[in-house]
Amino acid sequence: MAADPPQGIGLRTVRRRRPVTIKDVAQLSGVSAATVTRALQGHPRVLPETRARVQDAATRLGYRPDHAARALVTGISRTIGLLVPTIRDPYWAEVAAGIEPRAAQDGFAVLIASGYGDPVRAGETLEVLLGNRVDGIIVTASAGVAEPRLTPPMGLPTVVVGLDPPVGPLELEGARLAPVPTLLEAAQRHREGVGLSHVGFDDVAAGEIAARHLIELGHRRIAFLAGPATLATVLRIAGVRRVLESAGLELTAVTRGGDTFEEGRAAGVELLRPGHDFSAIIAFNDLLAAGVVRAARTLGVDVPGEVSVVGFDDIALAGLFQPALTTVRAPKREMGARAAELLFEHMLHDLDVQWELLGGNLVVRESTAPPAAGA
Amino acid sequence: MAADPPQGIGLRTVRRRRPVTIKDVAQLSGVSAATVTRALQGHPRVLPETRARVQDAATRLGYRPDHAARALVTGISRTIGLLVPTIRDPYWAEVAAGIEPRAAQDGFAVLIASGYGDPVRAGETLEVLLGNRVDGIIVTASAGVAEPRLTPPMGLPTVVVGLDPPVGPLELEGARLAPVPTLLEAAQRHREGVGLSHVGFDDVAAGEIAARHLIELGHRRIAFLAGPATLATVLRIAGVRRVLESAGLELTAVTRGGDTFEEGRAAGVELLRPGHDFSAIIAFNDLLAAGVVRAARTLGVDVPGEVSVVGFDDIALAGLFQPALTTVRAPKREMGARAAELLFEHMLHDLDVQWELLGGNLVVRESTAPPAAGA
DNA sequence: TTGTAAGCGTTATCAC
DNA sequence: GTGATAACGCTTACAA
Repeated sequence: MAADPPQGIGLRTVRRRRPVTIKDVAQLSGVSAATVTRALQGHPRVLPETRARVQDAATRLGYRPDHAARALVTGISRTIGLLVPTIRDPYWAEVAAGIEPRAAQDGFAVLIASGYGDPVRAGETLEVLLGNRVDGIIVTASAGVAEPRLTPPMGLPTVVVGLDPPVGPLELEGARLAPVPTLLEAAQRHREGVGLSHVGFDDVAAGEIAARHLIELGHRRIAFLAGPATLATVLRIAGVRRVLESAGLELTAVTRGGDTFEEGRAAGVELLRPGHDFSAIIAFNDLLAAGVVRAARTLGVDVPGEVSVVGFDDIALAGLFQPALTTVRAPKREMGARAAELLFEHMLHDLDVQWELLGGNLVVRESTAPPAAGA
Repeated sequence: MAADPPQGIGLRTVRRRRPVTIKDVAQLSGVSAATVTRALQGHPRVLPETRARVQDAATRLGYRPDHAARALVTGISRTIGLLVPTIRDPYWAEVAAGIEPRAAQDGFAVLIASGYGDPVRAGETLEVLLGNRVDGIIVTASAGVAEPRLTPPMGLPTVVVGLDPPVGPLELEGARLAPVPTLLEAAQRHREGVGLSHVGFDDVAAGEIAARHLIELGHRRIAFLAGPATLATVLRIAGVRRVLESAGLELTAVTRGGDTFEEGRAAGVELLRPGHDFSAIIAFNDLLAAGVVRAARTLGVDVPGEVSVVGFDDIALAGLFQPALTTVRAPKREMGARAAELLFEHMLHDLDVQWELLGGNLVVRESTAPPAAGA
């Protein structure tokens, strides 16, 4: 917490530097250091001629303002921290890809720290971010990994992207049967508990989109393959059920899945054994959906002929899989960009806590079709 | 180059901070600031009792050393910069995932900057890195994007990962026919031109591995689907040819591909039209290989029954594709970790420029098999 | 073993 | 419009 942890490389061992400073520029251009700053920063009250002379000198010397010195006096590091569970997950990589350009646009650098899927390590890397005096933090919270450690940065502008807190097994089991409004209330409670601004994917709307697509195709018996025991699963189920119920239908089944291809495949084998009574499956995400499709193929069940399958996210795989996956696309880049924007707003004005949910859009490919005649 | 570019958010608009400083800790523990530093840094000559008191005070106050201030006086930022073409590419994400933990291990943070696939933008983000006074830089150089801008950071320890400079069309065309030693010499020339330490994938060895696998299966007529016009393509071809030639064989064909699934598919359609005279294809990477397989399927050509296909890299898709792709895995994480290690060595001692090539390993899956009887 | 003081490179506050 | 000068928070000779 307080001191630096023991570290492999001692401070004094690293090579020092001796770069061009503002004084060198001042000397060469024959003005004071103060004037150099003003000239370079575009301060209004400098003679155009002086400014030109200073800029020229700066360029000639290859002067580059020292970030650390500036940060020290201004109290602003012009750096934002990004805490991700792991950058290897293409989903978060995509979100990060949305953040970085938006930050760069305002001259902010992005310091990335990885939580390694472990709350303790996440806490440590958060410390690194804070030690670097980042001006703000964006936390990507997959499966609630980083969430419990979110309290310390308080006081520092913080935005959460894709908050997805774990839910109890009861809530997950009950998701199929509990009244939809109850589910939504539970979600609201979860969000309020965090007390931080948040940019997320509108899971409820996404569930609705998936369900509506299937109903429009003529499906009436639909199963849901749940993801991990987190809020997102509950909400997508709620969205699906909302549409189903308004069509006088109900979810035929909800099965525990997971979030990997393998788990999807295993669940698919379970789900698709002879005698199942649905014509379509909505899977929590694309990887799971792909697993189900693979299981179907192995079992000789035709997709979409006998069973339609819908996923969520629209990962790169979705379009390359065979059959290509119909899915509800999550606006990952946009979520990242919006989070950065929101963070800047927080840094500038004392903005109230805000929740923004970005909608998904249906991408129809080959894994869905009208149900078979007799179904 | 010199001054800051005009930026969206003015410095003084951002909220200031007033965190706990070393003075607060000094006051609370009744010692001087100097002693606080020493106590917290593990300096040998502090009374254990004093140290304890200081540490206690620091913890109680939630003191966190200011990175900027420390960087200013020590000249060391304890931050390394990572320049990637784009973090969205799972390949580089994986490499980054290897760098970050290795850096964290020595208490270094990683500042990520994206080149956006554009040399100019890459140059700008490099400036950001340098302005942040990073202690070292790792440049991931895909298809030579960042390479031309590599000169400026000179003087700062720099390591390149996955350098892959463009080659002239002549070199690419000639790769099939030119003597292998000539190809290897050309590669050597390219590398020497850079003058920076480098961690890479051993393309030659990888090509050999792929070719050997096919030959062991009994294939004798093999085609190569080239990637972009870069050194990696030439070297993989060289590796393949080396093995082929020592078996008294030669490459049946080399076709221009690209590096996307779509390009692979298009090339596959070209390549696989009736009358082709090979029983196996080595594609420059997995995405290309997947495209070829898809083309084969569309054309009714059985993989691996009629044609075997090998890729490189072992991206996530490779295992999920159907048939699952046989490939030569690139040790992406390891490359990242090794690059970080090498960078630290450069930062500590005045290490000579070094090239390290990490070997790949064969991952046999379903896209390769012995050639059909009559082939 | 600890304290004092100087200084890292920059910006901000005054004067002029 | 420009120049001294004093911070910013920390480390480090040098003294004590």
